[in-house]
Amino acid sequence: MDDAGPAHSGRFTPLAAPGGGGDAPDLDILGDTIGFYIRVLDLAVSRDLDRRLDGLEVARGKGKITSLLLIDRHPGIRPSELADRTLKDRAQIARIIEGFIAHGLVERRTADDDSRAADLRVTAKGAALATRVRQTITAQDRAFFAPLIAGEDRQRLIALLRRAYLGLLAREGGIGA
Amino acid sequence: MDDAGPAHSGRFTPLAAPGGGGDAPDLDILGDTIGFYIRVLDLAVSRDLDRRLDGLEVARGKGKITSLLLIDRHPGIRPSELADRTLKDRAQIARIIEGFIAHGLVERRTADDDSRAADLRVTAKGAALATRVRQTITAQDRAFFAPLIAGEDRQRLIALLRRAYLGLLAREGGIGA
DNA sequence: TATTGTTATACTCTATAACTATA
DNA sequence: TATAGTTATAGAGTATAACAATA
Repeated sequence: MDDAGPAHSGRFTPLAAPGGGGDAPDLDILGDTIGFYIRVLDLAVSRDLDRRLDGLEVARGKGKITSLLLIDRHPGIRPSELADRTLKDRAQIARIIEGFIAHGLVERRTADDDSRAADLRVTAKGAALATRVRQTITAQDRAFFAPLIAGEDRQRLIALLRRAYLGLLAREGGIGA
Repeated sequence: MDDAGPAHSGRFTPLAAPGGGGDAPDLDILGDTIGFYIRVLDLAVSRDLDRRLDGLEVARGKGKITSLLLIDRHPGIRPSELADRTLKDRAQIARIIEGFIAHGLVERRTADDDSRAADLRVTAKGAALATRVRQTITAQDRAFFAPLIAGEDRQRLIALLRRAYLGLLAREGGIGA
């Protein structure tokens, strides 16, 4: 409160250096919650991903990507299963699939064992796109987070996030048990 | 592949128990990326938060919450500074502020030292709401994540996320450093 | 000429309800 | 009656461009 000249506007106490001693002053607002960081990081990483996927036919919006990759990885997957995995509702999934089909990325048939259910699989075009998307995302994720967290810490972060995600699926989707 | 009867649809390999040995089979899709978990967790935690904030005047959508809390915590903050902190653009911030003012939560004056700039502060009503929102969010975050990650692991996760967030602010906003 | 803030537009995501067809 | 999928609507977030006022 006495030195450390203002770096940006002079109105905020400057943030402490990440490696430094004290906490960042502004984080007392919601800094003891996981959700706060999740929300801000999601905004930043998804925005950056949108840019790097630009022109790839599933570009705008992060919502469709996981669905395409899941269909690619699990031929015959059903819409309701997609909804479970992605934590979206069936209505959303239906429109996403409609978009995939309109772009010639996915095919839909009636399931053999249940006339109500649909059977989804990627086309050759969809498979090619899925491969490119997967490569792009993997590269983007590394490039985006590398300057922020690296080495062992990166692995620890992934492990912790994965545990939370798995707990979430078990709780919300009833998958796996 | 031989036992572990299908719990949901029978089409997926069941997920491994979070504490168990192997990785969850489906996570090889994007499981080595931080962004994948961030995106899914954000969807789930924000959806849950929306429900718990229902009726609180900033209910729908997570976008306004941090802005209100920042104005509450930093009287006199300017829109451009809000944009930096929340990683949103100025146009968005302008509409959010407009909404706050329309609801009598925030007041806006012209800044003393710069006629272009605005000077934001919460009203008594806005301050009261900010307090309630902060309490609600803190409680929600604990309730939501407690079953998923607890104790030391929770603290480690927060520390890692915070480090990434601070790095992000330094990189994108030009704040601090 | 650059910056602060605003307005306007278009697209995407999300929630919700209602509907069909099958089981 | 319950489930799988679809359709439709409304509200909210985001990106982008264009603009006025001031520095």
